[in-house]
Amino acid sequence: MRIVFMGTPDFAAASLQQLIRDGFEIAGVFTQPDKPKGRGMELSFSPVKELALQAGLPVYQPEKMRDGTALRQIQALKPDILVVVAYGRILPDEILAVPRFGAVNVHGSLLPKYRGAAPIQWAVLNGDETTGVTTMYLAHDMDAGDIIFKEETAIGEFETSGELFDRLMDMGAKLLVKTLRAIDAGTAPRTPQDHSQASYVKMLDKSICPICWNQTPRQIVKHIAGLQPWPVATMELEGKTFRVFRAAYTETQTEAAPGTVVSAGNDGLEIACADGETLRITELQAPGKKRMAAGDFLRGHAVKAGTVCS
RNA sequence: CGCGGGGUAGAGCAGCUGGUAGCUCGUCGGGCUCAUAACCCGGAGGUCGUUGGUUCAAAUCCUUCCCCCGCAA
Repeated sequence: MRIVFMGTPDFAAASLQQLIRDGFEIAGVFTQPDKPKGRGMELSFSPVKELALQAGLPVYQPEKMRDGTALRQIQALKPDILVVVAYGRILPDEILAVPRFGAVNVHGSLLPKYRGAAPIQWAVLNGDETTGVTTMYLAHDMDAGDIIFKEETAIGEFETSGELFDRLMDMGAKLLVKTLRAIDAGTAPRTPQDHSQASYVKMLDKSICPICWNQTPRQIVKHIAGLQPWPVATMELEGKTFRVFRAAYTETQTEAAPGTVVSAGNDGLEIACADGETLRITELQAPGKKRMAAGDFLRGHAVKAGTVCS
């Protein structure tokens, strides 16, 4: 089975890595064009490109999907199937129609829930107990194709999006292999999604970073975990914006209004939340500094109890 | 050359209109206490990221390089 792989970030690279390791025949790899990144704006390759080059696979980086170039490149590779994982481009129907088995995709949620750009992060942000990965056939509408396999997993109480991302990335890669083998063997199931149950999630941006102290400790913990490693939860304290990385539950009750600093010491910054409960911030980052334990920060910057943050 | 912040005792910071370094925590020793993450006394611990320069004298001014961080992508 000749495969053409299309993907860009780490999540996709994990699947490609698995396919290479398991000896699948990969005719070509498509990934997003190189872009300047990071400090200094140096040109960098996508994780998928790095891996493909290392494995000696031909790499294609068409700028546009709809000018015919990509279509011709794919036709020339004569694939039996297209494997698309977080490629970052919407593929025209003509391209999906090229391989005899069509195109399959790995998605980081239990579809039809969380179609769209940031399913893993939203599962954490919403405080879901479980999530998972789904493999499906690519259809015209985004993430709406027929489902092949799903695999579920529990989300840890303090698990960050980044940590969950890593786990789902591996689960997805293994599920992809299972999916391709089943398709090859003609035994792959094909279950249409229940579109009435579909939900969509938008990409994260910095506007949702600020912590709302008028929430329960658990909601805030999930907010902090869900926004890691990017874009990271924030809080305003004494006019400065701090990034918040970790928090712990307390058993304290307080009369103080939400957002009030109840105590500040070596084990962190305890702040009032909704319903008289409190949350202890244990790891943060001040502007211009690197992330550190809240207790470490407080050694150099005294914060008085009663200070109110927003 | 995309913009900006920073590298000072184990940790976090102050000092930076030049005169060989200070604070909080930790650590070690002693004291107090029924007791303590408390309190008191005392000690150890720093080539002030690196290179060169200016100066009688630099952590403090200028310069080289390295590393870290935020924005932007």
